[in-house]
Amino acid sequence: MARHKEFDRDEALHKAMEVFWARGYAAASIQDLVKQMGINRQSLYDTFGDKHTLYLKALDRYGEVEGRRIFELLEQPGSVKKSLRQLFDGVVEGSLCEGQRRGCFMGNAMSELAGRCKETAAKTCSNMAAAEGAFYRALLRGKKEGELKAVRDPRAVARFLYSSLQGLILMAKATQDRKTLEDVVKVTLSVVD
Amino acid sequence: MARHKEFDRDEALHKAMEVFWARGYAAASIQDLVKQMGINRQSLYDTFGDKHTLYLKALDRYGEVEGRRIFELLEQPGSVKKSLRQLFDGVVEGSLCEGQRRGCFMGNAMSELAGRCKETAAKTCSNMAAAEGAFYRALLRGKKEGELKAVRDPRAVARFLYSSLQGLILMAKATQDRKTLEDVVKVTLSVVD
DNA sequence: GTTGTTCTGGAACGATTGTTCCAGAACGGG
DNA sequence: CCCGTTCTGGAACAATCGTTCCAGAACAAC
Repeated sequence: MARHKEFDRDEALHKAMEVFWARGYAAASIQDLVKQMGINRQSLYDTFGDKHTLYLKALDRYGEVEGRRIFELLEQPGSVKKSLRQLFDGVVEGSLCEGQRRGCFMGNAMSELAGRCKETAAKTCSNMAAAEGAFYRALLRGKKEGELKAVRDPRAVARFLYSSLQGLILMAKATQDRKTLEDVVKVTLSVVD
Repeated sequence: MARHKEFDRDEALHKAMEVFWARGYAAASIQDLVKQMGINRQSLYDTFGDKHTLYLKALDRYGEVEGRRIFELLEQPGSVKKSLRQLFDGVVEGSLCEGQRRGCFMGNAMSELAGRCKETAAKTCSNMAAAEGAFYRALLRGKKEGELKAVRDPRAVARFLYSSLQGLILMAKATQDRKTLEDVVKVTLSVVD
């Protein structure tokens, strides 16, 4: 006895994610969101709640998508070093060609809101833990397979890798100089050499 | 034949810096600025121009203050390792006690605006170069004095240190777990060991 | 004291903010 | 068909946004 939804909820949320990702929380207006999501203003409020709630849902969505990407990249069989190299090189490459450098939505959220908004802090923190976990498992596998014998404290190195990745992504927002970014990657990866 | 300024220009700019630092560009309103700076609305516009111009001036100001701090810390005679340890430990310590974690204004500016605003990109980039230079000179000194014989490419390591510092500061916004942050510092500094 | 400049507080500007209300069209199940 | 739900576009809301205008007070040089 009810009418069906005309729009795809997931697709709309994905669009919202891209808006918040590119513009941040404060600079993204409901107007922008309505236009980019391609749905009605009222539908937005009915389906996703207010702006802040929508933002948190978009952040969740990003965590799932990006988490899966990192997971798959690090879980692929073969050299762990090669996987890490792939991950970091991808950031350098991406930030050089991408027209509007959006960085990492999680990193952006930490920078803009995590200091003042507990929910954002919690979400970014748990995403950090998830990524750290992926790094950790990859390092353990590398140790077991004899590739990373030099790694003494895999938990610490995993945390370091996440922090370095965020630092690199941040730098890539300011500079487009390839050599600078490659230098950072080179030294970072030397830790697992 | 003119009336003197009633307020201290530098002091007002310093206050503006703190507002933008804590809240970011978009979330800081002129209202906030007027109140915190303790000057009149009109005086703000007459003295500093519009919001965007004021933001860039505040960013410059931060660059000077923070640049001098890092410069002095790294230029002090004695062990370079100890100076680096001091710098990174200071971040960990600071982010644990500081009530409202503001992070680094430069990092915040990169995250929020550098991808879309050329002036912000230029300013954050040149600040990055300055900090990188301070790291570079310290590393060179360490090599000359025999403390850092293992450092092969000081330019690359300097860039790495800046990126790592930003990554650490970013993580400190999301988590308050001391062990996590100390792990990052430990592995980071192992590069210059 | 007069004159000229610049300060100050407050009102006012139009635009945009996030959010809600409304009327009607579109659809599914009885 | 009809009833009930939910879609849609647009108007409307009060609040706040960045910015400008204005009238008068405060001061410096003459």
